[in-house]
Amino acid sequence: MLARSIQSTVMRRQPQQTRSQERVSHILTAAEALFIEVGYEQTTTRSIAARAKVAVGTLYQFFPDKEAILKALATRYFQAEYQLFAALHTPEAESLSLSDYVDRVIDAFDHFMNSQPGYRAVYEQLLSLMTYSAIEAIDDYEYRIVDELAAFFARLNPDLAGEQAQTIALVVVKVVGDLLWLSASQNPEQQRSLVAETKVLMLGYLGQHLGDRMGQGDVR
Amino acid sequence: MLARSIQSTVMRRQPQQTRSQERVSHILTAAEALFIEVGYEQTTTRSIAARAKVAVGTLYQFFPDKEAILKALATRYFQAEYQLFAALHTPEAESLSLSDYVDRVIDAFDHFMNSQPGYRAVYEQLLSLMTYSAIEAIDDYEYRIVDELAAFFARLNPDLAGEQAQTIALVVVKVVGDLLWLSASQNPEQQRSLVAETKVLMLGYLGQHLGDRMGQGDVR
Amino acid sequence: MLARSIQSTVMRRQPQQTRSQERVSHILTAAEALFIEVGYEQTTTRSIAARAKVAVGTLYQFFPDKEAILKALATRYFQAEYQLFAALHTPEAESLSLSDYVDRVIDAFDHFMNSQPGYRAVYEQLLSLMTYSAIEAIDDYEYRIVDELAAFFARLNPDLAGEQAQTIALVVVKVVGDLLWLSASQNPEQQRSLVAETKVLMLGYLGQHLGDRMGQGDVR
Amino acid sequence: MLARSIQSTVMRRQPQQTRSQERVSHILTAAEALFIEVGYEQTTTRSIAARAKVAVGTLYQFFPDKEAILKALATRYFQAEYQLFAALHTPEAESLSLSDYVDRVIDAFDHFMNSQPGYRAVYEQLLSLMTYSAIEAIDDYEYRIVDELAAFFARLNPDLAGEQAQTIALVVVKVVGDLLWLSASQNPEQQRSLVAETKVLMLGYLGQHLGDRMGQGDVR
DNA sequence: TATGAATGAGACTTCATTCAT
DNA sequence: GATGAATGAAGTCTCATTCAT
Repeated sequence: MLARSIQSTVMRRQPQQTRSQERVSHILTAAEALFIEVGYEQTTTRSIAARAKVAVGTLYQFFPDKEAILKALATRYFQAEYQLFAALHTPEAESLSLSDYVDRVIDAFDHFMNSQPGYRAVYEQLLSLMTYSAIEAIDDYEYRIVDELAAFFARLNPDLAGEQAQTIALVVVKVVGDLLWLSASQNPEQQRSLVAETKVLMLGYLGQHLGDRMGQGDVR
Repeated sequence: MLARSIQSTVMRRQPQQTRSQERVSHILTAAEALFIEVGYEQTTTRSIAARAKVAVGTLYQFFPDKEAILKALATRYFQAEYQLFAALHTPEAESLSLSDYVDRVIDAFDHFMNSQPGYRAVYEQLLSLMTYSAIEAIDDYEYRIVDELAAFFARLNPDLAGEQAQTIALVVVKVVGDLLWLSASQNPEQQRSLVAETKVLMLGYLGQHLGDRMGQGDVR
Repeated sequence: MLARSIQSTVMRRQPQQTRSQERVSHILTAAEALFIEVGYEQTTTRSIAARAKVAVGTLYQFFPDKEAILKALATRYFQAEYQLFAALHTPEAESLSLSDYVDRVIDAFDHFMNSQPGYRAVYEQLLSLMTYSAIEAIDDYEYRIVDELAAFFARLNPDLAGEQAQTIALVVVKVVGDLLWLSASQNPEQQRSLVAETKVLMLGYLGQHLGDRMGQGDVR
Repeated sequence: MLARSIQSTVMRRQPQQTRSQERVSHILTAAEALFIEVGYEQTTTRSIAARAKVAVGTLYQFFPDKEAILKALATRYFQAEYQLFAALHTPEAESLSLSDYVDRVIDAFDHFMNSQPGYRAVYEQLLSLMTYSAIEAIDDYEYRIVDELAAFFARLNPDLAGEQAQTIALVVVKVVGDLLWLSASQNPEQQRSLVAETKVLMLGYLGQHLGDRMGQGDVR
């Protein structure tokens, strides 16, 4: 508290990361690495604390229990994923050709997947720890992506009934997620093939549902 | 013969007598139920034994450790899955129309998924316990499905290079598996929609790769 | 039972070892080997039964529990040891020179120790399982050796009070036993040195207590 | 410094603080008592913890496993024994009469044996848990005693070849150890007799090897 | 009488969490 | 707020012993 008031007096701007925020960040980073390396169950709170160079007690000052760390990581991923999704689905995106749209989206998520290696480890652990509805309770980014994607599709093809757009969006999100996750564990060549096939798959599927409704922007 | 090879890999003692075979079956059933309900890690060997109405010691007479139970279940699923696959890919299947082929395969696997509720829980746990190559070591049914499906596609369209057929087969196996798994956890109506969409997805994808090479039986 | 009556009818002599006696013997031999190899606690009743080529249940028909096997082995050793002792302490032994007496006794027990490798493993386990008095209860061969040796010494030197002869005999039994046991685990050369030193030690000790009271039979 | 080397070999965590050192001491004392009372194998880690009034977890914070507790106790004994030995074999000891030397040494070790009742229980268990060379690895105090005693003898009687002095020293260490251990379990009168006989035995033995090479201080 | 599958108490050890310093 | 020693419930697995066949 004293430190704080000194800072606010002396420093011009409150640092973005206060000491505590840094600590939390260190803990999450340490946990992420360990969850990937040895799995959630095999990761001990001690080992997280040790890797984050804090005492276990400190860890428990920020997180009520081990599961909370998992949830916090999940939220971090979901947010990032949603932000990526949102950035790709601005109004302008609607004027892209289907082929360009698919290219952009899949390349972007392919990159995301490879830069967030802990995503799946965390997501899968979350699934086995709690029901799907409990996961929604944590945060609803996942749902928002499906919802907004459904709306995006419905705008392109108004014939799609609400329900149907939802299902299509769910299929797209699931399939792209799974294939990119699969590709992330392959050798570079196989990875490229899988990403290419994912595009073929999506192009065919969305072609059937959206037809030539998308803009002819810059067809390949 | 198949049963024998499972046991020699995974089990401690061959259940020679009917009584014992029943016990093993009870143990596996109990384990399956618990893995689904609370997850593999949360399931204790005591609870499996209790549910199977045997003593823990009995359980350990058949399985060297907890992981072996998981492997035995996995083998059971993989075998069943392979047998289903093989039954659907007899030479006669090649003369079906693409639409009929997709219908049959997806309906069959949809039914399989719903009748084997533990499949995914087991498979996912297996993935987090061991490397993919270690899973192959348990048995290679998974690989065989991808390989034989690739060969099936290559017979229909000889233009598909070996590598490409493999990738396509992998995509099909993965995507169908994931979507049907997803559908299994939905309400009946959503389930039907998802299964229908899965067919649309596959029809579009295989249509691109196989064209009209399949029999013209009763094209839609 | 049928087999028995046939035998008694057909065979001239009842075989020294009936089927059961052979089984007991096999079990004891198996147990002895395992106690030496891995120790008493590490030896399981199953492993004993397996090595003896009988079922565990059969083992329990002859021995009420694991400890009883240990006791039976101990009795076997103690008897053999006592018989060796007795054979060396006939009336004629009293007319040997001290040097010859010591030579004979130590060489004989040295040979015994090397031919009964399980003796100590069993004896030491016995000590840690029960009190010394409980061991006496099992059998009193050990005591008889000390007692008879004391009497032997007292006959040679009547000046030795009863108590003192007992103590001397105890010292001799203990020291010879321990040094020969130690020598048994050494390389051949060290073994010879230790046996030689044991003789020097005993010769000096008994010389002090028995003086030249022993016969001059065939001095070296 | 000595204490440190024990711990770094055997213990998990250095007890930094007085509080912790006391805890370790309590644990060792509790273990010692139980090893004597019921034997090493029969002693459970829970019972040690309970007797030491700590939680099992605390015990495992200092010792990686049950065996480590045994080793720590052994090291404690070996150190104390070596220190006693060293204190008795200063240069001045060489000028004592043989009789005085034997008196001092045996009285000192007799006292040691009675004040360290767990010594043998621990030592014997150690022997059955590991090879002799593995015990050396724990610490080499035992060997040092034999070596230094051999050197002591060789200084008094340079005629003793290196090998022979070693064997004599080994015999002395073994025999004195065994007889005093035996005496420790006898009633007071028998105990006195055994100690007296041990002196007679050693005096006779060393007289033969060292003759009158020792100082004539106050020969009996 | 022989068998060996079944039993289940109990051993060792781990680790999420607390709380005195 | 930070620390990390202490806690003890709970997990996996073993093995002496029993008893139905």
